[in-house]
Amino acid sequence: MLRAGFIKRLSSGVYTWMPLGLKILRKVEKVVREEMNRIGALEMLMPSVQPSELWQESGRWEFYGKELLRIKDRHERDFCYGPTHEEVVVDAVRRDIKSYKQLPLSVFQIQTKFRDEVRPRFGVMRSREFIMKDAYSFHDSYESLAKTYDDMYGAYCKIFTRLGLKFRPVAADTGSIGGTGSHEFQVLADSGEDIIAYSDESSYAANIELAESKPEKVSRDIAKMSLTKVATPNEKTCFEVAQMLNIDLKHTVKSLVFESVDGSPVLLLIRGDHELNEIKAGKLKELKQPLSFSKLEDIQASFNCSPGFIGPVGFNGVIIADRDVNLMSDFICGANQDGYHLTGVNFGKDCKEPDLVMDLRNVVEGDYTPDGNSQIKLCRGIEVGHVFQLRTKYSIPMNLSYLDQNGKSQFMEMGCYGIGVTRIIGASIEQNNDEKGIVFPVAMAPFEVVLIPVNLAKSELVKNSIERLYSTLLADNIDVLLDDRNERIGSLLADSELLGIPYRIVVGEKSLAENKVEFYNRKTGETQLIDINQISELVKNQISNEKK
RNA sequence: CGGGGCGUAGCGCAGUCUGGUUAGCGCACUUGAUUUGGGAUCAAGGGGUCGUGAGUUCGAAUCCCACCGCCCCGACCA
Repeated sequence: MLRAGFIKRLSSGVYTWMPLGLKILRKVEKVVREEMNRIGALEMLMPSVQPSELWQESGRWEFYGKELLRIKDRHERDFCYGPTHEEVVVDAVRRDIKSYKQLPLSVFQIQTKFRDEVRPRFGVMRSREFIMKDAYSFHDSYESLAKTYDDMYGAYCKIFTRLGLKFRPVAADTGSIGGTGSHEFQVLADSGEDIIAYSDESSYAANIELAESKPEKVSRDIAKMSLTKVATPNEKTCFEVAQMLNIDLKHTVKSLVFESVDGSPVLLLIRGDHELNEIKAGKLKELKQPLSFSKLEDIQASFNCSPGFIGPVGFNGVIIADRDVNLMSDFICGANQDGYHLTGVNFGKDCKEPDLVMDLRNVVEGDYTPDGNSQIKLCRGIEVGHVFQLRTKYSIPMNLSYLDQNGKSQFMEMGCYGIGVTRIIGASIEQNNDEKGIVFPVAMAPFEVVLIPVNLAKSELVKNSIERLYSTLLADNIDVLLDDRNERIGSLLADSELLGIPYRIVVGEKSLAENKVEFYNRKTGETQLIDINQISELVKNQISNEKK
């Protein structure tokens, strides 16, 4: 994008949108706006600078953390640059909407947000300042919310389809926005930062943060082995221990120590070949939030050994086991003594039963979907949209209420729905490019057609023909660019390909001799000679075909 | 927050280790000429607080210290 001159970096994670980039941005906005209008959402515009009082009300002034850019005005009053607008929209709506007769209501805006990311990267994909379409809906019942949620879901599918993206809606965690139900719209791309668990055989799809699998077994096998201590002087990880003992990683258990609310250590047990899912662990009320691993000294103090040799045997604190670990028998774990591990360990016999058993791990490829009918595959994705059922998460603390038919005050049900407008552009380029540059779909391209003259300066014929053609195309409402820069033909052609303009018309004396021009399709790479009088019609048809 | 790297012309870099005349190179830019169906060639020219500040020195882009900015990796999975 930088190379094509769409954006310029001003500061870490902050970009200027140059004229061509802005044209793309506006096209994306147009599609989003049209689909929002179609489902009856009303456009509004909220301020980007927001007073801290509202955020105190919702409780997010403390909760949101460092991503919230906080600023002070000249009177030393606290403000923030809006990372999202639940607080503001609730405030606007609660002043106006008093009766069930005014519900449901959906509003949206397309506006700049700021999130002070720890580490912005991938240009516009994870920037600190970005443009987002955020919509909010208000209801007098869950049924009404569910209906709007479905409408939004449908509108999102339409938007991403119209923009030519290969995407997948997936079940998702609600993160810092909060609420009950939620789907993400993920654009499939290897460079994506999210991992999606999905199945080819069923409609199952979920973000790995949330994805659950069906446990492999239903009950624990009978213990056959007895507890044995083995020396593992240099083997700290499960992988190293398994390798040394020449056994499957599946028979090892790794022990992770976390701080609990009162500061005492809590032991989490995960099978050696699995990974802890921090989102799932983060929901454990036994653990201190945000999640923090115990410090080295604390581990030394409570286990009398260094990390790498920890295990549940002899530990009296809280033990939380992953479902799969709970069903293991004769497993291998640390001996709580430096340089030793234990084999043939069994719950109930060698150590106490876990205090709590739950799903704590990331799903892996080959796991079964929760219904057990199909196998899970993993792929990477870029989150471009997210819809939430907020329910009363904000209405209650911020006292957003209406009078129902009986004149009684009730809290509103809320939904919120976001699309990363700027991120969509990055994601699209990620998905549609080749060695020559970008291949934009018509709906997003900065121009639909580019006109390139051969030897404009020298040839009156070319000059007259191309200018006439340019006017014709404009008159036909085609978004056309006449590239009349005094560059060599090679640069003009190469640039048009780099920019990803879907169609190109080359006008030169050679073909004009037969009254024809060259028509080139960026996506297919096909070139054909077309009569100059028919070209406008052809372009119009091509464009409306692609837009469908 | 931890680790690493970078900061020299509009952009990309060399020079820094080993201090020493006038700080170079490529691209871009300006002027002129020749060129013009796939990123031209020749000639002439302009452009620098060497990130900032303080220090060592006869002398600092170069050595020392502090600060600022940016990029990359990591942030505890034992």
